[in-house]
Amino acid sequence: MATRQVTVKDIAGRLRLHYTTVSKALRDHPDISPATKRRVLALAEELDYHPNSIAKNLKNQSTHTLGVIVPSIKNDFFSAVISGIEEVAYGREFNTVVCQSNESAEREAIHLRTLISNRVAGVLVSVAQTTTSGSGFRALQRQGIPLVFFDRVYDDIEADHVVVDDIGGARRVVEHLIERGYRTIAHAAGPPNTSIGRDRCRGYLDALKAHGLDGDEKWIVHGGFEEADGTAALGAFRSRGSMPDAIFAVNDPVARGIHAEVKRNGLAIPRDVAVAGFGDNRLSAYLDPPLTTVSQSPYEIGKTAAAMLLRRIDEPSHKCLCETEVIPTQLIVRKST
Amino acid sequence: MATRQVTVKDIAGRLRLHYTTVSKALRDHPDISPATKRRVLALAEELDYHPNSIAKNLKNQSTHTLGVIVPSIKNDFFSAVISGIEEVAYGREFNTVVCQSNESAEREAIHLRTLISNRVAGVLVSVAQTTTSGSGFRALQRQGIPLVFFDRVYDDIEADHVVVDDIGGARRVVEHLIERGYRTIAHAAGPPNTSIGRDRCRGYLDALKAHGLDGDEKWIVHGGFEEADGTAALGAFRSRGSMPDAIFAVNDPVARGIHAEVKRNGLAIPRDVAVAGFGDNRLSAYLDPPLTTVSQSPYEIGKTAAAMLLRRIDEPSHKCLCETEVIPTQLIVRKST
DNA sequence: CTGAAAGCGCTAACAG
DNA sequence: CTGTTAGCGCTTTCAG
Repeated sequence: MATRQVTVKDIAGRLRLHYTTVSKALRDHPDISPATKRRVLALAEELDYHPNSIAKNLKNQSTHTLGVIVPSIKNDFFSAVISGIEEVAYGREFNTVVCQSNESAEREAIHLRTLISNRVAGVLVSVAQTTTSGSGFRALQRQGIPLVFFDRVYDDIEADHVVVDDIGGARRVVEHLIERGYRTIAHAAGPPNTSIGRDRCRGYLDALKAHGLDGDEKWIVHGGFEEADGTAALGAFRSRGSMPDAIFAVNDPVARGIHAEVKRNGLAIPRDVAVAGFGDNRLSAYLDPPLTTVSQSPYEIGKTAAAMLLRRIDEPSHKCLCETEVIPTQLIVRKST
Repeated sequence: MATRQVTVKDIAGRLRLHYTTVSKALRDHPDISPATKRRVLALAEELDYHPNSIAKNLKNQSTHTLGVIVPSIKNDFFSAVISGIEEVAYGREFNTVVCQSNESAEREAIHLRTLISNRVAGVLVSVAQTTTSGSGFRALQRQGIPLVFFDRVYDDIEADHVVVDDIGGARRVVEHLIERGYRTIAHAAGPPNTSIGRDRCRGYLDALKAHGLDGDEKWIVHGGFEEADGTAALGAFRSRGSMPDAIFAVNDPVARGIHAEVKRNGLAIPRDVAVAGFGDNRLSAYLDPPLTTVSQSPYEIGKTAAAMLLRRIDEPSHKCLCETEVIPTQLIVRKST
């Protein structure tokens, strides 16, 4: 079993060649005669040779690996983004290592450190909810490792971004609520330290303002990104006295929490309260009534982000003329509004 | 930016120490005096030193990395398994690299190769649907890299397994159908070259037999694991003349395809046809009517599989006294039956 | 076309 | 306690 793994030297020895010759032959270097190449290749196959990329990477001072950090892969959105990233990476013969932060800033930092230690060629991050310091990202950049943020951005860092049009998407869905005739529109907002939390709230306020409805602070509740936060948000609205006509939630899970809690309170959707989300999770189409939401093409986001990162890797020259790609969103109207 | 990364030598130079001394200091080796350690640590911090794990791995001839290959991470089941794996790996300071085969045997083989080349410490695989050769797995084992299969097993390979009790779970759900009074029970089966396809079919047949119902070949249709396969299966049953009372699908997506198609045909669930699945996907609870299914604790599977693998890594001695862990399943009765 | 020598960054064994 | 030497497997440069 643990028979030492085959190296270029082993195959060189058998062939009475120098091991550098073998190394060149394996990489199809023009120096080497076709005949030798054939012999080398044949023996490599026979001996079950597998090149050691660790040694190769050490020598070359580079890896063909991209690091990806997401809050959680069990989340339609992120897993679709990852697929997009992998698709692009795969086409360029890059590997991908996926890490989950579980929304913990600490784990995120640890992952960042091991990615640095493993000298990945570049990193894609969607920031954890609890991250309040950019030092891990800065460390990455000090090592000259390109960084691209997607979806959840850390603002104080100069880096490329790929985001969805959160403001526009939020504005659009709130306008839709207004058009439908709802007037008291509440917002179950995300954590204010996240870009998407802030931007979606901004879009909400913009829409109200544009239509002459004033955004009353009382109709905004800040929470996290989970179903439980939706449940809590509804409780908060109820405790503030009267219920709103409609609630726009920062994302689909929160909307789902509200959706369930509204029904649990014996109210009808959308008759008593309309509910809208953001993100178009798979599940949302299956709720009863199905959820009105905003679709953000996650697969596109992943492909775009990976492409940006690879561009940086290819041309490390460009100083930070950071770019931001905004992926458009699409309103998906269903029965909940 | 691309200022060469800091190495032990750099910090040794500044401190007028030998670089091996620094290396030891950094790893808190007992040889080194506390005073020196402090100086080294302080300067390492100041210079923003990050150990190069590539070099370390090359030297040590080992990595702290586990490879995981799954068909697709955008699948509740697999993403939960991965979380379980990561949890255990993380606790032992192992990294995890996740690869998706997209059900393609070819991609699976490529991933296997790069995992070998990267000298991962061990590999966890859930086999792609189209895999018909075990040569990639055998190559892995020839390199002395421990392998654990979970959920979808490749039979011809001697390796540890973690599977759910597919036969028992299938038998249980079919018995439930029988108890409910259904008599003509069809099975939308999986590909016969997959272990879960075969085992769930076996459980189905066992249950029928135990209750004196004969398994008529006509009520079994083989297909894949996707929603579309469910749609197709229903078409097949209809074309065979009369409809069954109840259909047990190899997994939840297939059940969902059937569920939707039944409703599209204007039939009522469960009045006209009962539908049951396997896997307890998140979505299944949200269908109308919600789907009766079998829960297989994916998080447990992941933890168990990772623990088995780590045990192999710790003690490479054990020749292949391969073990199989069977994780119990649980019947989840909902309104669709 | 093939061979020799050097070195990537780190660790382990041994000497001082 | 600190330094020396050697080497992990590979690639690169320069000679033959």
